[in-house]
Amino acid sequence: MADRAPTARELARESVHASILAAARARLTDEGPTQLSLRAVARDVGMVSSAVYRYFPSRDDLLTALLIADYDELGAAVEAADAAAGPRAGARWVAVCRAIRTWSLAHPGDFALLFGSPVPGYAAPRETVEPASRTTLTIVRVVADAQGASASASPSASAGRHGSPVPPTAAPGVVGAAVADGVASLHAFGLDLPEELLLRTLMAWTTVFGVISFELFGHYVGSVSDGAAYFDEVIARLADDLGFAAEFG
Amino acid sequence: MADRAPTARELARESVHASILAAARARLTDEGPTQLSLRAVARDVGMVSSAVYRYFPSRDDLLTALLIADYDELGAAVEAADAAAGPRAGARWVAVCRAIRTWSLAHPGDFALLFGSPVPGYAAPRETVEPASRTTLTIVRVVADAQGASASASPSASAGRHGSPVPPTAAPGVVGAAVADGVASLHAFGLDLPEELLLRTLMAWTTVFGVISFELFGHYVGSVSDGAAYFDEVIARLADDLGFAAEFG
DNA sequence: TGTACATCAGTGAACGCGCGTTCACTGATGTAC
DNA sequence: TGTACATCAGTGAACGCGCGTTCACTGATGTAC
Repeated sequence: MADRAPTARELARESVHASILAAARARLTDEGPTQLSLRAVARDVGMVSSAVYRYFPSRDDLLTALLIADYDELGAAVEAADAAAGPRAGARWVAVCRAIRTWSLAHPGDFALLFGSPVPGYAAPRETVEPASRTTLTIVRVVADAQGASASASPSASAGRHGSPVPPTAAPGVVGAAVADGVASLHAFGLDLPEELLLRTLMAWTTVFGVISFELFGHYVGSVSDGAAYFDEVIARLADDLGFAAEFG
Repeated sequence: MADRAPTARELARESVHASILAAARARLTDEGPTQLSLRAVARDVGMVSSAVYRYFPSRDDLLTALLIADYDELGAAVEAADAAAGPRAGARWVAVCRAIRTWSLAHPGDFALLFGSPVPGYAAPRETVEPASRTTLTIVRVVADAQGASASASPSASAGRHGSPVPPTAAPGVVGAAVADGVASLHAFGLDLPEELLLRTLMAWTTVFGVISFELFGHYVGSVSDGAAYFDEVIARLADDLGFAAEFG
């Protein structure tokens, strides 16, 4: 039970494992997931292709490891940006969104793996769900905190449209059904949002990644001149729709 | 110069060309673009693989043909939905958005080609730009018409936030720079939108496809219980943000 | 209307490629006595 | 501390696969006289 000092073999194993992952990530980042081949990774790391099987039982397992590593890296970047942004929700929102975009532009192939078309023949296993939620939860926390702040600061006025009990256009009573799973998920994390705000948060989350996706995949050619400026404009309005004001540092 | 009656050869050629495209589309729809192989298409259509080269000089040209066919089919579906929705902008908006979702869910592989990760090694040529714009232009037209209607019906009140001259949060004067290309593009089509509304239209367009993308690619698992209901909630709020009310038929 | 030649759709074999994965092997590292 | 055996990382060859593309060919369709 006493954890013995790691043997040389164990140390070597860990280091080679890390090298393979690193080489795979480097390829993934500028090639995209469908192009990623075990053999190429083995070549990069200076081994024969069959040796990789000592570390990953199949290509799919390599992909899973990359998926988890990427979700974790993105999640960590987003959490760090949040933490560094100070207490004000508007500033945190901007920091978080910008961190997502910055990471994504720097890692287009990884972005394609996480948010692009599914890789043919590959289905992500359950283990990827939890790291994937780090980013999403950070967004939710910012929104929840913003709501808490504005609710305690000025109970009725200035809380935005979400202060009003009735949603603007939607058929009444249906929102909850559409996002029932989301409500349950939030509760599981000890969080809570009014249904209308939860819906708006899902929308904002989707829009942030949608904008990055369109930017990366070339759909804004001819429409958007300055991706960074446009992104800031977008997240300013998303904050607005969420009932608080974005603050750019 | 007189267009002679088409020869049997020409008729046959056209029909085989169409068969190949149809077979390719069938494969694309449920396999996705990276899986699409010339040889498989040839097999489906009952020819030897080299024969396909009489019709498409390379796999890339096949992809381009599919891209154009798909953009056109989506565009046509959207335009038809718009035309069938009557004159009211709120109803047209709902019809258009739902048509996009319906087509996308029915054609996941095609959706991945049009809006998913880029196909490795393939770059879409210019000819795809124009068919791609059919859908986008339809959206813009609905928004423009909605604005025209509300502007003439009730000049100052009830026009939504976009009636006010100053955008809510954004740094002043920067919007135009971010979407300058979009303004120019609109003018080229004889359309015009206030900058703020153009930005909101780009956002809404992005969100519609972002939502479908997240739904198709599995990112809503655990958050959204009913994709169709959620989509309707989303487009209701997008209409709201665009200054008019969605009308569900 | 009939013949001679040109065009072109489709065939079948072949090219070279890179892939994921398996397997028997070797040599180094670790363990038990 | 030294020896005998077990473990396991990495090798190299091989498997079967499907791919995009080329090329010389055949036979049918079209055209010019």
